[in-house]
Amino acid sequence: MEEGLIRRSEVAKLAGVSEATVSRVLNGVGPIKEETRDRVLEAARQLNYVPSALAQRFARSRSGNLGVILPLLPKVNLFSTFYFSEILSGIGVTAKEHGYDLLLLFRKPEEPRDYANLFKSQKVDGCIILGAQNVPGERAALKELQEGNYPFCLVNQRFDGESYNTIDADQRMGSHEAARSLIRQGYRRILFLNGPAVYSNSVDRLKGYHQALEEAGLPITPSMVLVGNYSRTSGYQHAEAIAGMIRGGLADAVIAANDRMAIGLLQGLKERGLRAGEDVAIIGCDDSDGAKLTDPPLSSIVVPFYQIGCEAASKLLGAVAADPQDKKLQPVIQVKLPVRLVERASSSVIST
Amino acid sequence: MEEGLIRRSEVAKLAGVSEATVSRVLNGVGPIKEETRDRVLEAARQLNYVPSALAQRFARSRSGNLGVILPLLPKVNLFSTFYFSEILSGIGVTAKEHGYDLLLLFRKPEEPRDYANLFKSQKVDGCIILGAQNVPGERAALKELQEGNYPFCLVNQRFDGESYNTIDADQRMGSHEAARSLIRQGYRRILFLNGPAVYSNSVDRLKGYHQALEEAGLPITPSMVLVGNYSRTSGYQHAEAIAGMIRGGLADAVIAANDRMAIGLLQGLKERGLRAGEDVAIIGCDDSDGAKLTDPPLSSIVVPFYQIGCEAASKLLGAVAADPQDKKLQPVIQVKLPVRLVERASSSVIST
DNA sequence: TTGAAAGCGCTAACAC
DNA sequence: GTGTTAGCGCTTTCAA
Repeated sequence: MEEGLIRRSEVAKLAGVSEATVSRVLNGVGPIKEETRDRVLEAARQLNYVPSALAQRFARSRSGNLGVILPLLPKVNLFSTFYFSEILSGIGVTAKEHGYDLLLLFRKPEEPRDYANLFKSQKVDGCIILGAQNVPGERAALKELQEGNYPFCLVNQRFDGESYNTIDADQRMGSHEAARSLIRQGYRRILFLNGPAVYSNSVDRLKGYHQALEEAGLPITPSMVLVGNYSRTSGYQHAEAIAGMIRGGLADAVIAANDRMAIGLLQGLKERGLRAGEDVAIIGCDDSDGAKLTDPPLSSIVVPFYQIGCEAASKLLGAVAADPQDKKLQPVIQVKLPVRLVERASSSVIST
Repeated sequence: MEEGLIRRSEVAKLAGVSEATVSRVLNGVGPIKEETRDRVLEAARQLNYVPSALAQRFARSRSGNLGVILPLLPKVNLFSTFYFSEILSGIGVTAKEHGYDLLLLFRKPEEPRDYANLFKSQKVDGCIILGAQNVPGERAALKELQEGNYPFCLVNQRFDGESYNTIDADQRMGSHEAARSLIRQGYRRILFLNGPAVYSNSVDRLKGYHQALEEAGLPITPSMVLVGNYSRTSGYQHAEAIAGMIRGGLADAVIAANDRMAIGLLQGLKERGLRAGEDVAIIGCDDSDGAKLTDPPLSSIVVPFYQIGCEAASKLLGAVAADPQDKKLQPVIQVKLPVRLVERASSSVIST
């Protein structure tokens, strides 16, 4: 009961078989006589034997780990904490179902993106990349992964012209829907408060907005698109200019590319005497916890983060399990999960 | 430049030395002639060699992983997502500084707590346990860790009578402070909306509350302490009874054991025409993101989650690094980090 | 159906 | 200072 570490040899001895047989029984491979199997299992149970995953993985040359790379962010996250925990839970549950462990890899902003080293050092068998940006360093790192034929999957970020596995939300659909809803309600001067263009999500959201305005025959001027950095503060800072536009009759609604900016904006406008849902319509994106707490509650785009995590892990681990020689033949996976608008008082007279 | 996997033997060959020497150079152990070292490093660089962490760890019998065990929770988390990401970031940064990788281990509520197996299978060298509960299964699992002499650290949970490493916030201090502040402002009938007693935090918070009331000579009756489950819904559900007490002159303030319940309560009371900060004072705990968003903003106890994560990881990894024979002599670490009250409009006339 | 034995890639005595 | 060698605990041919 209380041994230091039980090795397989002891199990073999107790069961009166060879180590190889113990291995077969425990891994369920090859033909085994019923009685032998029982004897081995009983011996293992009796000795309270737990195989060394370290040795197994070494012998198999597989780490058994699914890596999740994510930027380490200071207080003002790119991610809402909501995003973070939802997506991670999805990945975690799915990895576990596939028998993989989750290796969390924080990357400091100033650190190089040496993703390929994770594979070379055999720390992971596949990896999911969160928060990737369209910048040279990132593109080079991803290219290296692809050339090394290392399985990876991007989440919420695509790269035009590259065929990387990607699980994304249909952001374009989201802001299209948001804009259409506003237009349907009679709003005509709809601003768009976007995030940095290094995130393809920002680009996609803008497209949906453009499309909806065009379809409605509404004019779009450069001054209608503002850019923040996805933080609450940046939404707050835009309040002054936007308040001016509202008062000047140049704006009657704002779609923000995430909830954090929307919430900051909403607060900033409130301080200037402008109330969301009355003086101006506001719609955010993410449907984070905070959206339900603001006054008035914030309309938002519901993004299935948990499901995105599940999809990313499951698709990736499917590819990892494939035979090495098949790897190059793996189809590229590019998923866009649907989103939906949830309307609350910030963008309509119907309170929620 | 583009090899499959480069092994150390190739580096040795190219540098014209033995594998052992390569090892010494790369690990910086033993005396090495300057010139040899340069040759080895150059060869490694040229071949783009990255050692196999898998093999290293196997050879050293050390996984190089710090495990973080956390309950996998459905929508209504025990943890706020805020808690989750703050603490995890703290752990992650610290682990990285110590050269450890982070293994995230989600535990489904119905699964057994076989923490010791993580060590037996050599998946981790130490582990941090989040969301531990004072229930028999947990106590048994922890006892087994202790008896096996496996390094672990609890976060935000202590067990009376056991000397486990624990990093906690001083919850008692927090609710003591909250109650004192209310009393100072003239509140006299202060309710306490607590969470389940399986969390020592709940017990500690209650103590601080009791202490403050006693010090002020205020009576405490059983009806003044209510119990929820830390979810927003449970706070909301208590609103009806609490509204009755407020109207009946039996209550004029409520301290909730976390922000989620406080926010639910605040909403429930609002629907019944009772406004926090005017008809009743409310103070939460955690100072989560949501606290700043409610109307009125919620007073709360600031808990240094990030720092808790850092402390837990750093203390634990210190113990892990210790010589095996010293392990039993390691002092037990029990840290209680201070918290502080931040007062907002929900508990005072001074708006924030 | 089972056993023997050759690794997996690296570390760490020990010898020179 | 550097090379030789025996493992680390398990998987997996190959024979029997």
